[in-house]
Formats: sequence, C-alpha cells, structure tokens
Amino acid sequence: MPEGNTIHRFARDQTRDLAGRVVRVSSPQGRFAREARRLDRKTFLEAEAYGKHLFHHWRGGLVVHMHLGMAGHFRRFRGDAPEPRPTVRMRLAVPGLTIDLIGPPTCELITENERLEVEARLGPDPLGRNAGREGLARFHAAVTRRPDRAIGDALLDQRVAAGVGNIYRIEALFLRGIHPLTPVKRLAASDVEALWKTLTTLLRRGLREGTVTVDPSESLHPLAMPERAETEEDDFYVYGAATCRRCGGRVSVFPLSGRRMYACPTCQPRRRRADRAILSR
DNA sequence: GCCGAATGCCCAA
DNA sequence: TGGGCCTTCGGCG
Repeated sequence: MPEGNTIHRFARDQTRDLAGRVVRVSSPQGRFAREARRLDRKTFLEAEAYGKHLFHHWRGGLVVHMHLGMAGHFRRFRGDAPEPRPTVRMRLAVPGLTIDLIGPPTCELITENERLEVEARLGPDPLGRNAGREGLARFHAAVTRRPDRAIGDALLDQRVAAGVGNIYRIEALFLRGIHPLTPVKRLAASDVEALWKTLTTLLRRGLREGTVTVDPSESLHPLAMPERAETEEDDFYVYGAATCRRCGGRVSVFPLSGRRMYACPTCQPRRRRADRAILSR
C-alpha cells in the first residue's frame, strides 16, 4: 500500500537493477501477456516515478505505465526465483534477479506522449525535480483553487500534490497543528508553505529510510514532542493512534474523502479565521 | 474458512 | 457518496 516515497524507491532500485540489461518479460497471470511478448528480450532503459505512478522506459520508445493502487506490490528475488504465483501480472527476469509485479490496477503499454498526459493530470510531486520554489507555487495555486474545501480533503487530491497518501496527509496536518476540516480559505499563506515543506521533508525521509518513520528529535514541527523509543516498525505521530503522543488526549477518528482520518482535537484546534487571509497574497 | 480493512482510485448515480 | 476492483493479511469463529 504505497505512497509516493515507496514508488520513487522502486524506481531507483529497478533502475539500478535493470538499466541497460536485456530482460525476459512474461505475464504468468495472463492479463499482460500480449504486451509481455512485445517487451521480451528488449533492453530496459530506466524506471521513473511521478507521484504514485511508475514508468518503465524500454529501448524502442516503449513505456510501461503502472499504478499499484491499494493492493499492488513488487516482489524481488535474488538468485533462483520461485515459480510465479498465479497473480503475478508481470515478471521481469535477468540472470540472478527476478522482479514480480502483483495486483496492480494499472499495468499498460503506452507511448511517451501518453506518459506526458498522465503527468499533466498530476500536481507537483514533493519528490520531483522541481519540488522547491516551483513546486510550492503550483501547490499553493492548486490548494487555493477551491477555497471552501477542507485542507484534509485537498491533500489527498493528486492534482494538488502527487504522491501524498492517507498517512502523509494525516502526519503533515498533525505536525503543523492544523485541523483536517479547516477550510482552505481559513489558512494563512504561511500554513500552505509550511505544509508543502513538511510533506517534502516527510516524503524524502520515507524515500531514504524505506519506511514512514518518525524522528521526534528533528526540528520539523512546531509542536514539542516527547522522546520515544526507536523501533524498526513504521512509526507514526497520529496515524492509527488512540491517544495523542504529544498531549495524551484522545485522538479523533473520522472519515474524510472516503478514507480514515486521525487528528488530535487539542493539538489541531479548529479555527474561526486565518491570521492573514490566504487569498489576499 | 470468511470478512473486512489496507499507505488507492475510478466510476455511476 | 458508495460500491467495485486489485491482493494479502489478520481477526474471528
């Protein structure tokens, strides 16, 4: 169940594993069989991520577009691979290494122009090349396009920020002390900038660490956090929590844009109005 | 063994 | 807004 950091990590690892190599391609499940035959024994050029979308570039201008949805994932085998499960949509194999793609809602052969169309439908990627000043400007424009919308809803919209999923929207709002149901028009411009920077920091850390981990010692957030034992598991501020790690109060859980939202009503108070109107920037 | 949920998203109404 | 879809896994009998 990946967010953008996981997809970018797949892209990096698969480029490292397969770039420049002649690859055997198959579709044990059968739903990608015709395309697999076209790709088989061709040269893999590069894997590329944009938000939660993954692209494989092959010699000859062929592009495979993948989206993992909720249940899709990759399995990577060193040495001899086991017989593929019947659910393997696409198997990529080079000597000594096999990568299985399982359960993706999207796995299709497209052209470079179609890839650009996919990107054009997406907002700025906090892990993209232009995540700095340009990313912030695009994020601000996309967020404020609908001033009455709740910020917690906006953050899940891939046209607002590509690659942000349920966990990162929850954690970023907690770290900035913003209630998810706050209408966008009640945010200050500084809130929007801080949210973008927080998302960028969190996703970069997730890409680096390979997990969505929390480090309370970092001065990422305005809220003082208690020290916490290190764990190897994914570790969250409020996602999945019953009580607030910071104040000890009860975390409220409610549906927002069809997903489960977690927020601390004390550390993320509702606002009556913004300090400075966001739209008058 | 079945059911529901899961870091997602699309579509119909 | 709700259901469908992709797959796996854990909780519950």
